[in-house]
Amino acid sequence: MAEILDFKRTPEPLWREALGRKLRETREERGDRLVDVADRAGISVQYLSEIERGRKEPSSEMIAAVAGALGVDLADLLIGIAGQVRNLRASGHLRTGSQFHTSRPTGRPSGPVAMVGALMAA
Amino acid sequence: MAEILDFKRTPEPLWREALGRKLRETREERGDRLVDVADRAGISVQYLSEIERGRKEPSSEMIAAVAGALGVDLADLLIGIAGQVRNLRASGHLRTGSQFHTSRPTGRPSGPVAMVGALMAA
DNA sequence: AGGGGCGTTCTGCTAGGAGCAGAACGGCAT
DNA sequence: ATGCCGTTCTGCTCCTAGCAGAACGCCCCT
Repeated sequence: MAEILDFKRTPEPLWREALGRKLRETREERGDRLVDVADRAGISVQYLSEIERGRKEPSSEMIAAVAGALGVDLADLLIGIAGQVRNLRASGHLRTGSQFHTSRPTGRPSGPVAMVGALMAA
Repeated sequence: MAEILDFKRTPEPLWREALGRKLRETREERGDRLVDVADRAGISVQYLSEIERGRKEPSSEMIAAVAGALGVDLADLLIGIAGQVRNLRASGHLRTGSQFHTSRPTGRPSGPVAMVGALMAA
């Protein structure tokens, strides 16, 4: 029965999740630590950690700051994130690492149950 | 003299601006009105308008809802946005339409003046 | 001229989350 | 044991996401 009410499902990976994954990947490729990037970007280390794990929704300015601190420009970053999206979707959307919290910040849950229109559009 | 203190400059287009531009472009290509997309996405029309103009910072769920309502998937959207970014940067970052408010929502202006680290990293 | 569709913008409002500091915890080395 | 690194918890403030309602400007009708 549960699946009838199972309209909480997020079939696609979320923006912030793919973003976080890509940021972490980029940082690790560079061999930087959280504190390195956080300092250069001028943000706190806990917050950067949360961004990388897809738990917080960073503002555009934050994204620019972190991208800058990583030495990548926004356009390239976005391409990389697009790759992440496909790849998260392909792998069932929660693999690679080990976490599984199905995402958290709903933002303001007042408005859109979303996707309902998407189905009609498809 | 002014240019010495001109460290408020955003050399790169911001994420939300490129996102908004691409969303509008996609909607117009489809011949949809704001209200059409807003209804399908389950969000208010004024808010969608603000998103498209790069004035508000939509959550990941919002982005997914709007993208869904436009019939595009996140990965493709991101590629398109990457294009917008390059294009905005190339054209001086404020052309095409006619608006010119140099962006607004600073988010929480407590932390990062940003970019300072980016320069060091470059 | 009047009206109607479309987008923008203003006011006002609530609730929730961005973003920080401080500290404590669990690996994984050494 | 000690130290580095990332994670996570608590707690806090201020901001803004996101809505409703309405008014305004435009352009196209006729």
